[in-house]
Amino acid sequence: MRYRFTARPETQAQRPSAPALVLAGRPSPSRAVGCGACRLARECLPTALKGTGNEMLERLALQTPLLEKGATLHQCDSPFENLYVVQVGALKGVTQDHGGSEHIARFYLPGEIVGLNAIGRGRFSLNIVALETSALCRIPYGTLEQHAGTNPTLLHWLLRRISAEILDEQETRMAFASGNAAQVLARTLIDLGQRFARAGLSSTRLRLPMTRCELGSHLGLTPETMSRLFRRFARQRLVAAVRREIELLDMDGLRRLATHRVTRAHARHPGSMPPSLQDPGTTYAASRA
Amino acid sequence: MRYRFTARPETQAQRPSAPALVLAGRPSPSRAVGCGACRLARECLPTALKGTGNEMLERLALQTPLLEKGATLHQCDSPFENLYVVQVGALKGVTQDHGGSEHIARFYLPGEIVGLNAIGRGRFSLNIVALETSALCRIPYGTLEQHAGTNPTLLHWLLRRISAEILDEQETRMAFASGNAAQVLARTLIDLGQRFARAGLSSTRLRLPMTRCELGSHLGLTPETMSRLFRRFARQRLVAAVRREIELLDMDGLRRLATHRVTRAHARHPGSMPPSLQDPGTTYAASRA
DNA sequence: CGCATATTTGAAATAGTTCAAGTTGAGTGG
DNA sequence: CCACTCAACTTGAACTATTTCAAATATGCG
Repeated sequence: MRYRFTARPETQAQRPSAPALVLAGRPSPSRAVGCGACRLARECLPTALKGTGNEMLERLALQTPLLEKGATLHQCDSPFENLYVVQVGALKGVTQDHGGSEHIARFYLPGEIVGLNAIGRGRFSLNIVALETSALCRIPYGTLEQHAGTNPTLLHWLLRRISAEILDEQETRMAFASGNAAQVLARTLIDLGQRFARAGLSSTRLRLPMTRCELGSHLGLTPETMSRLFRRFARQRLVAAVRREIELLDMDGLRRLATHRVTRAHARHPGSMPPSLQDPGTTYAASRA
Repeated sequence: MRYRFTARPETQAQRPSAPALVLAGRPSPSRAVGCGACRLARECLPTALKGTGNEMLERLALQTPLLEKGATLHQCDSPFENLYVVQVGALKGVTQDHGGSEHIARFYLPGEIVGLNAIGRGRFSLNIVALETSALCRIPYGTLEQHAGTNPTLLHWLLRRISAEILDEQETRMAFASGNAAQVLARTLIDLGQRFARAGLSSTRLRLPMTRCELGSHLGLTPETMSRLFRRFARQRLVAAVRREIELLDMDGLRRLATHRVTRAHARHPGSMPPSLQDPGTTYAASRA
């Protein structure tokens, strides 16, 4: 039993995106999300649309059929007519660089909105594919814009929401553009935690909806590097991971790693990395039975 | 005289962002932008705000004093009250990762809008600094949002404009996240050309408003790497560059370089790079006098 | 002219990729 | 329940792009 905890995979089939991390001897602390997809869907909609200040948005939202894992919500260049709010599950936005190679532009987690980047062009610019069986609700965009014209609160919410998306993209980019692979991964894990937290789930115990490979594709790293980094993080007790169930054990450590500058490319002043952040490289064996 | 063309720096003092590339024997082809900053400012405003479909936006826009090179338009976290449209010049948006290191999140070129990413938080999230003396116009955001509530055309334009910004950020991120340094730089040069073109300037003859260092900071590359890449591109006749004046000589070559996948991290199928894209490494001496 | 900032260059170090096998785990059909 | 299969993940060794370090050289500006 590696990394001193056991996986109980049978608990996950029924709960697409519940934080069903099952570390040995550590039952999920507070939030026991003991519900199926149906109940979660009902609960998540208000969460996802919270902050509108009125119920206009909820009234505009329409239920859509469940999207099966692997199913495509929209192809790249298909006309944009609706925004979608993820209620349960997760999706990926994939570009197809001509040549067959694919690159994951972003993930859509519960509470997040698919399509905000399509308003400008009037077409989707990514293939949107479900990473797991997902429940979405649909908001006809034409109607939304119309209502925004007569409802200042809704307008204000919409503009803020779209703008926030710009900031998110920008921050994601910053997270990728500086530092080494370990820093990028640390930042990404923290970010994923925060995004789950926004949806009311735990920020430190996550069930990743994507494979390591997909995460790597998003980060611009190879699967091999992802694997090595996860192992290293586990050695350093920053993260415990069994397949897609991960727990962020040492948030301070992760944050230090995420922010401390290492290379000159990203810092004018050559800083020294505290020894605590260096890979011990020796504790691995000790950490096993 | 390296790279077989001469620089005439004296032509640039009066024209902050005009494409004043002066390669020997190659006068700027069409668009002779023979005007000072003043006239450019008058000409650029309509260009920058073109597409609103009505004159509401132009009426909302207020002139602001010239921003001197190096001057800060807004600090990070200062309250957001206005959008700014760049008319002449260029700015950079800088994050300050605690620790003194700085990272350039994005550049703002003529016609582009500063502050779209601040609507959501109500505060700027970057230090906005002029790269060169710049003329901006100011659009009070509260007023804009108010007018958007009563003017569907303006509303539509605003939403599309903000959404387009998301897409831009996303595409920029994609450009950085995959491929090697040469590809990232090639993509960036093409992108800069397109952005200048949007402002009515040449897409192949540019006067970069930023230093190599700053470009490197934006791309997550060291100045040394930038220097080597520019030299290599010049050897390969992809680009001619004298300091900040650059000409994209071989757009097809650049595009091929930008899109052809090289590494497996960013492509499932191991592709072979055509010989034409490989660095000859031998023609450098020949290309000099 | 002379400083300060940018840029260039080379050599050594290193992080991450590539290649080539494994290993593990979930799903399937007997 | 078992083997079989496929995909995801892991591991190691070689390779290479990029960073780092250390100077040297331009360039712009007062």
